[in-house]
Amino acid sequence: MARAATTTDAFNAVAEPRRRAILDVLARGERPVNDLVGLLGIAQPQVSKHLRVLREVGAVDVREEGRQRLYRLNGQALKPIHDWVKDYERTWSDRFDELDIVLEELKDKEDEDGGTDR
Amino acid sequence: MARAATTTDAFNAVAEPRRRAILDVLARGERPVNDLVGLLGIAQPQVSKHLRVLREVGAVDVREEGRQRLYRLNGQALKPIHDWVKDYERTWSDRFDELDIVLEELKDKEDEDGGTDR
DNA sequence: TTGACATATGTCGATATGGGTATATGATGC
DNA sequence: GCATCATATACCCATATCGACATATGTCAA
Repeated sequence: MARAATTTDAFNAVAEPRRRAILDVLARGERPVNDLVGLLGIAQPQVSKHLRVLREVGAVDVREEGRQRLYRLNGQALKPIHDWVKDYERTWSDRFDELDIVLEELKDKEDEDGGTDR
Repeated sequence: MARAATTTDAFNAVAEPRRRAILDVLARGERPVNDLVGLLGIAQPQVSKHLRVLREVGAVDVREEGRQRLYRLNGQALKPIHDWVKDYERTWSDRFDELDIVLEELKDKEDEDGGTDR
């Protein structure tokens, strides 16, 4: 098996920095493809392809208007990423230091009397 | 050019679900490789490879102890992901609905009088 | 209808991936 | 030294990627 398709996940889709850049632009409002080409300095075909990936994972929606296609952010699709990563915030935030100590102690106690595995 | 290496980024490293699973286990404490093999049901060589990727992006640290290598989470490395994605929280959180409306109105106003592009 | 514009799709090439399996390295205990 | 345990690395394969470029589709205007 090879690496998972970029369209598998929001995680995979967003691993590409240019796709994050596209989302960052769209976060400030709906845009036609050509705006993204100009703003980001990426060739039009690649922008279209990146948008396709983002569409497939649900991170953007399209709306047709004349010959343009207006892309709009759908942040919902990024929620799984936020949900996953937010639990790690404690590891770099001082605010959680004391809580960490308490939890460490609890864990050690569990390991002592409960420990079936390991 | 091909897809960016998994070791380029925390974003790329974490796109692989098994690597997230490994981090989730390590989040609860230091573990030797074999624990991960048992807990996650992944073959030992793949676990070692995933750990290598996580090491290269700084998401885990190793400590040698006898014939074991104890891996420990370094959540710091995930901060860029959190920093990026947290700005999108507003798009799905009700708490920001009112703020969104205000900002939308502000943006519309800007577009009306400022609009140089488009 | 023709031509210009906006966007999407196809093809090619180089590359890194992840799983599987085999094997190397390295520490421990006898 | 030798067998064993713990981990890392090497190799093979099938596959999807991204960039570049060419081209198809579709809309508007004259």
